[in-house]
Amino acid sequence: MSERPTLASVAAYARVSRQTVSNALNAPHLLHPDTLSRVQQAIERTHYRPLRAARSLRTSRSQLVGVGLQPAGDGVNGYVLDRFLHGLTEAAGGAGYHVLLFSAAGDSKEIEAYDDILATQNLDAFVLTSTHYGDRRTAWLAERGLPFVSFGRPWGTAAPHSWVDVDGAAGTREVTTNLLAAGHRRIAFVGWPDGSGVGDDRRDGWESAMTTAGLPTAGLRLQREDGAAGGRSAAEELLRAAEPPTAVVCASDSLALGVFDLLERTRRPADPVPVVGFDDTPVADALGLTSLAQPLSEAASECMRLLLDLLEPQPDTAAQPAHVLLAPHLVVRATGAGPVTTPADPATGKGSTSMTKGTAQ
Amino acid sequence: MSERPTLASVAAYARVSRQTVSNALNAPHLLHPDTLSRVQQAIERTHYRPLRAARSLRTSRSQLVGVGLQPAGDGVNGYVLDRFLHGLTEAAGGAGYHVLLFSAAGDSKEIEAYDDILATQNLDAFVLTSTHYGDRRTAWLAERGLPFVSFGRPWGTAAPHSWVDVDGAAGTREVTTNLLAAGHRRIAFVGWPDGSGVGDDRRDGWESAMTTAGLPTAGLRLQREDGAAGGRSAAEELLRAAEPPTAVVCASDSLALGVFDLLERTRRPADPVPVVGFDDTPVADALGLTSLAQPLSEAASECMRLLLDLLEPQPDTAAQPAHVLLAPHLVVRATGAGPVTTPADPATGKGSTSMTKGTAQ
DNA sequence: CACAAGATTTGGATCGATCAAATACCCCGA
DNA sequence: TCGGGGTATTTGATCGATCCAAATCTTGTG
Repeated sequence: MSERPTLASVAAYARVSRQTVSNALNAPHLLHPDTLSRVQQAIERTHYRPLRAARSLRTSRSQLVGVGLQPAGDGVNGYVLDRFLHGLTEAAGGAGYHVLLFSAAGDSKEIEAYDDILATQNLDAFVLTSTHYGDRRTAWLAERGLPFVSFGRPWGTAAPHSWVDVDGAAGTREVTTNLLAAGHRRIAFVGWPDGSGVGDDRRDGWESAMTTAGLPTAGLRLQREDGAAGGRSAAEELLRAAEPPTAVVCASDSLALGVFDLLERTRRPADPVPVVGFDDTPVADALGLTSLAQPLSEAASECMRLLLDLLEPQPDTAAQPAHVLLAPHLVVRATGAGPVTTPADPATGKGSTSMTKGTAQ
Repeated sequence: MSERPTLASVAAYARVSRQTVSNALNAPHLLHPDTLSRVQQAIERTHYRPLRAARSLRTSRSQLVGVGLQPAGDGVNGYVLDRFLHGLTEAAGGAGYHVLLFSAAGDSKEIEAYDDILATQNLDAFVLTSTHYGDRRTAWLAERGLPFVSFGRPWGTAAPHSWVDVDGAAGTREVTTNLLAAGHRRIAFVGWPDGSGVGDDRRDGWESAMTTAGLPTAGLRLQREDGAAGGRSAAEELLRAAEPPTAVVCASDSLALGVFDLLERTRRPADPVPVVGFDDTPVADALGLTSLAQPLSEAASECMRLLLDLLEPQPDTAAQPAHVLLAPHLVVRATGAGPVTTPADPATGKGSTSMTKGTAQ
């Protein structure tokens, strides 16, 4: 029935020129108040919305943010990224942007994908995930002056770009400190093999809490590939020790699950060993594992905020690359760590600032 | 340094008109072979790629497919949809399309989002997920003649649109049949409350296998809200029966986890009760639960295929709405169902056509 | 009352592609 | 030689917005 309204049709309706309508939307301060309200009314009545494609053609901006997806994301890490993606979609929507997906397996493929997509689309910016040592994407984007923000620190390189990340070390330090306060002394850490950035970071938090408390870490730190199998194998090794640990902090929920599972099958149920995971995945929820949750929607909105700083610099805001480091929060469940379960001494660990109970998010 | 090549610049380079270059890309059969190859060479040399925004402005097609995301997707169901999304992104990329995300909580919000996005973007089509009884989205889209495909059947309404779905009943029927062949007689089903389409479908498969085998289902069918807690409570109830079941089929991995967990804590480990979940989530993998996996990347490519039938109808293909129903496949793990674990009689259940071992996908 | 400075508004060109119609070219039969 | 019927290629208009420069209207001032 009714044709899509255009700038011209609205202009005719309001008895002004196209440019005036355009200004009503993009530079209202240029219009006389009376004209402005008349045009706004016309826009309202006709339900006019500018067509992105046309605007994009002229301005070479698209209000689109590109995000590369790993095609076969591994289950657990995939969970975190997918939740982040949901948050990002929402945050972008709030700012008038949309998320454009493309798939890319591995750095070089992702760079090819950037190249490909930039050749045909006017993407305004990119959001990177899963940064790692030797990441080539950031340099590539930076060289070309393309705006981007990464969810994940630039491990290794001191790249001067904006990023948002979650402070894994702070999380493990906090939970370890809680356990210490609850009387635990032999607290193990089951993490990934060295060199993974994220994993090293999470391990550091545990280590610093232990050494700060003047406790030894020798023999308490195990490294396994991610997965329940790794966790079980680590737990076996821990049990073989002369004095097994009384609590275990893990770099992931999968490891935590494995550790928990094996301990539970082996130990007498009388003296539960708190096991703490990371990422608060559905696995943790289902099994009632305590876990450190990343504030993913917050991370996503921070990413979007930093992007907007780059894309639409405000006069008062410095358009410098900025960094945001968010603290994870502890989700305490049945197999609790911290104030809930105590090994012997019921000294209540003082509640941490960012602690929630029950199902996260 | 170098400006982006345009149709005009390539045309100048190849000493032909713009239109000829355009034809080389969109209607090569119109060109003289010599001209064609000359133009193609020019395109190659200049790395020319047509700008989507410009093309879109003229043709009002964008090569974009819209997908609405539930902002706070619940963990497990979220897993399935996210994997589907990854697959869709990849499938779309293969066909020269991209996925555009927008967030929408609930049907009416999603419809608003359609309206909003269509007012400003030239989306070519939508892909819907999580269809359910009383879904208002399909009718809305159909009324407006917008091309779309849903991942999920139109429950309740016999809407004449294209869809792709996974045959849950076939999956539970198959696994139940396997268990029967392995000698089980009392096979329970733990599902969701009636009325959820997907859940009813999964239950039907179990039920039909049981009644086909002439076995009673009374007292063997339990309904619980999704989640491990529901599973545990169901398992408790099952154990209270005079003759507890020897195997349990569940509507989801969360339920299966709960059932498995409680059974394992309660029963003597000598006579394991096979527990089967659905969706093959990381939970199942981590715990070694047998589960029915949805072929999500296949579902995604089928969606894309149906979309392409709608968007770029081939002369030989009828552009009728089409339906695709894919069979899930059984991923057998330690707590196996079917041929692996037998209750007493080692009658080997004949291998199902679509059975894989170990970690899926 | 004329005139410059500033505030508003306008018309035309433009972004980069495709559409539609016009033109150039070619072979063949009347 | 002229015209018909293809085939091959080019020209000009157009999609719907913004950019730019110029036109018009206000207002204050000498």
